[in-house]
Amino acid sequence: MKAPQPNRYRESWCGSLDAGRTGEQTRVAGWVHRRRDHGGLIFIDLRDRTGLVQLVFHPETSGAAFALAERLRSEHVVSALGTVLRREEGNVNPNLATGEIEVSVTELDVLASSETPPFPIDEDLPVDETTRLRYRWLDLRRQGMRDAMLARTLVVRTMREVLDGRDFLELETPILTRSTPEGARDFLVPSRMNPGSFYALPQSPQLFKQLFMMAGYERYYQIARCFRDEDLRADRQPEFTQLDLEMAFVEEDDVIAVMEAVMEAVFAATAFDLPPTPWPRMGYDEAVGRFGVDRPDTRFGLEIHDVGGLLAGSAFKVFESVLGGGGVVRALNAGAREFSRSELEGLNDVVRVHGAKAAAPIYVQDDPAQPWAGNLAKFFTPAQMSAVNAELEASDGDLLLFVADSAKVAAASLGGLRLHLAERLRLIPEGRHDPLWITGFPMFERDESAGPDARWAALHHPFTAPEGDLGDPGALRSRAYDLVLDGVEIGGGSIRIHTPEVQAAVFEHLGMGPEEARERFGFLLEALRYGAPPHGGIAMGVDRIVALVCGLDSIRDVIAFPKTASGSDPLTGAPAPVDAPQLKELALRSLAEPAAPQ
RNA sequence: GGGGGCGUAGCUCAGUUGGUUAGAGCGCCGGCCUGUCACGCCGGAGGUCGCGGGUUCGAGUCCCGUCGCUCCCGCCA
Repeated sequence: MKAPQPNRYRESWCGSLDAGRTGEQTRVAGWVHRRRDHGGLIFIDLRDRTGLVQLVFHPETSGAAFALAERLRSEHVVSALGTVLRREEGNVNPNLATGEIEVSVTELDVLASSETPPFPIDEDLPVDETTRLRYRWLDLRRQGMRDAMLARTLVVRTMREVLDGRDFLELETPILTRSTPEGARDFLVPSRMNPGSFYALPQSPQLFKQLFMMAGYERYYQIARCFRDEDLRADRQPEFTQLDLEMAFVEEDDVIAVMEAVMEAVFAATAFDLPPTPWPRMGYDEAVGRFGVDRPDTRFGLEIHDVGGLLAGSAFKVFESVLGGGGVVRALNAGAREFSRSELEGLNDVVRVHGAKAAAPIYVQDDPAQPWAGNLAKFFTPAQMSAVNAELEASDGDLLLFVADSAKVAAASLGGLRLHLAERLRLIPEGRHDPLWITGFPMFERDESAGPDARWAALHHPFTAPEGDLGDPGALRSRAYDLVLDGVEIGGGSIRIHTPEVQAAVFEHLGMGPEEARERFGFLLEALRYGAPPHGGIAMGVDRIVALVCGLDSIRDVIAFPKTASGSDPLTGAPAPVDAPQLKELALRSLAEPAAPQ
């Protein structure tokens, strides 16, 4: 950090002092991190944003400051004037960046005292998350949160630098906007001046950034706050931040190239080691087939294989009825693992979460006449078993796990099982990171269980450009792309529809008649009639990216003031009931009893 | 909406088969201490065992309900 502008409180950052400053008189300011009182000699570790420095108080040289130092406690705020002294041999602390020196204090100003903090600030041990959020300003003082906030700044700053260098305009879009159901539930804001009407908080700036393209601004980006009123997860908050960008006159490769440049710089800036660009791409079908999910973690094997064809016609009724009913039989090779009966039973629980009934285990043995051990072996011919062993590259002692179900359930189940096993067996190589673009998504999907006439739903969003025969929605692909890093979806985007005809056709497939389309998206359809350039863009999840580069599992740890899993904020008490007059002014009436205070 | 885990001192946790006065480390308070850096030594305070109900001679422990936190499924383009 640059040296601070000297003033009455501070001339130097704590963390900036080193042996080169020996003999200098300087002033530092910050919080009492730790105190070591030896009676006739007091040490204070003083902390500011840049780090720690040891202050030492001698009765002879410190005088009045020594007396003040005796009263210092954790988190008191002080400004100290003193001399930078090189520590004697043997007193050097190699664990401290400033451990070669200390500041011998001659003058001390106690600027503020502090109550005893409810949890330790001077160590980064786990503390109950509600308590941390209740006292978030103290939690943010701790090293882990400070590191995360610095990483966050670095990530966003780097994004801006790269995009500014490529002539992007940084433009804002409204927070109070119109509900445009794109999938997620909207947060609504009642309009006082229009009783009964509501604004919606944006789920993304999607339509506005497309309008920027139609306005001819060519290249737009924004560090955008987005809102979705859905249930929370470790990687999902009701409000989150994304790098949102859009470009005119581009195709997939153009957007991907820009984002690779941005992300390569972001990861370099945060010392997160990734393979060089261009990053690999994989089709959606392949990802779901081999890994069970559309955001595969490719850092380890345990790939999924379809073995239904190899096992068809067996005497095993379970598999036969699934295959006969249009389902699949898929398997993965867990390798040579000794699992106990109860451990294997535990694997069933893993797949049941995703709707499968069980993960059938088979142990491979080195016997051509009987390639599988166990009680399932009797249902299959040696040829079938050998063929499956070959498909899964299985050898003596390997554990094979089978799931027979609908394609969707089998993929999700084995995908989940794969991640479970990788974590449990520690299969993910330390320090390896795999970026991967996923392309070739289906344009639409529908709930097959709801019958053949079920309505189509957009897999991405309804403004994504389709590829293929518009008359055959089931076979249509979208020109969308997601960026996956280590099994985490960190961003996604697409080439957009830029003609009113195609947009109308897509709305129709979604069951939206011309009337409804005009009501909800009339301004977009109209804008498309006034010369819309081909365009596309992408949005990257800033919170997830920061969590990844910090090695954290929860985005709450990289958001300064996040919500709990129930969407509340223990710090402010939000959300909270409002007064009747406030409701009345908004022409609202509450049907719910306000939650009783705890 | 559903499933799992957790809730005991300010913090992190232990608490046996239901049994007498609920413990530890850290922190906090007081005293001592001139080279510590997780300072040390001596002493002390600190508890609605989340909340409510039930079973029992007796509940931190068992049962029911409820609240909160957390992870996951659904949901989230």
